[in-house]
Amino acid sequence: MNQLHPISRTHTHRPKLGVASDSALFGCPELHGVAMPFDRNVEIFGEGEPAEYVYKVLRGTVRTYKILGDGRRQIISFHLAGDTFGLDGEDEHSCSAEAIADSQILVVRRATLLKVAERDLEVAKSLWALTAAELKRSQEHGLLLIKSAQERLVAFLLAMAQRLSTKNEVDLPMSRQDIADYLGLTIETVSRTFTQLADSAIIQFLASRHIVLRNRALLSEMNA
Amino acid sequence: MNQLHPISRTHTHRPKLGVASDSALFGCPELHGVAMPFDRNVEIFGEGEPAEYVYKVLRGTVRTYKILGDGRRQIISFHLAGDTFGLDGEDEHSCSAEAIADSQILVVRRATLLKVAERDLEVAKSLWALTAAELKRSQEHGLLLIKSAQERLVAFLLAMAQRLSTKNEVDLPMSRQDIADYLGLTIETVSRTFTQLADSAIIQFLASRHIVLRNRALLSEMNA
DNA sequence: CGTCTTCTTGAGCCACTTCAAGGTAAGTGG
DNA sequence: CCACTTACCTTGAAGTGGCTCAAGAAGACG
Repeated sequence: MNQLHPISRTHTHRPKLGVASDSALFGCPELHGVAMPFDRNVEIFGEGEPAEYVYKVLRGTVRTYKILGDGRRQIISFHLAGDTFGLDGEDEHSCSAEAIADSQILVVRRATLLKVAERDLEVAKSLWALTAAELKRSQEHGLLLIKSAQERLVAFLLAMAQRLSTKNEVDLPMSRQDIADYLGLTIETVSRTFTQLADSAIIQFLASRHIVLRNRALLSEMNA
Repeated sequence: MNQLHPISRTHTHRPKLGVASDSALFGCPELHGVAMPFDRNVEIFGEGEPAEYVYKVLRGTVRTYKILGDGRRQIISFHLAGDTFGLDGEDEHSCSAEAIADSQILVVRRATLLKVAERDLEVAKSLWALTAAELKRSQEHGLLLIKSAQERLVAFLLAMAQRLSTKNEVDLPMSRQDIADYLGLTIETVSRTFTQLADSAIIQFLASRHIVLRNRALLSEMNA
């Protein structure tokens, strides 16, 4: 945990529209973060805790979420390799974060970051840009939640395919329950809708989490 | 439109949690914005347009929204007197904005703001803080959309009451259709749910948009 | 091989939508 | 001031998409 970790860019698959560049942040040698391992289902931070660090996924996947009074869970977003997270909330986190799979996370002290940002304009811009990108993502997530189950799942599949694959093949890192909690559906509806798409030969299952997009044009059309 | 306009704070009713202070932005004499009138239902900016200005509501109300391919409209947020908007998207707007009622809007060139932010740390911080506040709001809006119709409407009522009234009385500036598009419901469901709440003596109608919160404790409880 | 987790499938139900009609309020011109 | 128009809101009846409850299948792992 005290070991310095060079920033690997080999695993970063950002969408073309993912404007926010964080190179000024984590690329700055002065901001030597520390790479930490987090096992599957281990909490990285909790809602309401002081926001002491900013994080970047080096390997693995992270979910950020909120829990409602009656126990329902809403997943805010999935963070893949290359993604930055932890910029929610000014001084305390507005959501919780957990590793979905065994992950390697780069950790940087927020206070250090802010100090550097006061001198370095590029760092300040990056911090703002990352927050703005997250806002855009959040608004698009909101749009998802007014669509039908099928539309939600199609949009989800296309987004995931764009983020973590160049081919028409996706290897989802998250469970059906995670997908359900992200899309505001039940696990049963997610499963059934997947089956429907497979029956229509629009997608094909190599394994329950390993999916081939057989008709991407049609999928995109369904995503209108 | 060329007339300088002093910033009125008398009409600003921000919630206690509305952290982002914009005094550094619009309070700065150097950033003399221009007050412009916008009539009801007039567009202020459209999705995809270059984000040339940043706006602040002096009087009236504004809705920001997105339109889906099939015509469905999702309202992203309502901006009341004192609220800032237009910070969506880096260089082009990710949503459209319209005045809900006849409004007075303070308009500041984004480029000017960015230039000042390069020298003035407080302005830079304010810009970031406003974006962060909008992110938080957007995430909470996402939470709304997984709840039941009654829960959504209750949450909406409480939020509006907190934002634009000190008493247990709210005068909603928006139509039922606006509320429906904000909450992801149909106008009929919104109307029926309002009627149910009134029948349960939890709220009372003085006029269709003028509502008394008769049992705020119960409302808060329903909002868990 | 057995156990635990994850995923799928079925049957019935319910909250919300859809479609349709009527009521209410505000504005406009005569 | 009143008839007419238009926008907004409410209510009813029927339909349905997704949820709930329940059971079993398919993987993952020791």
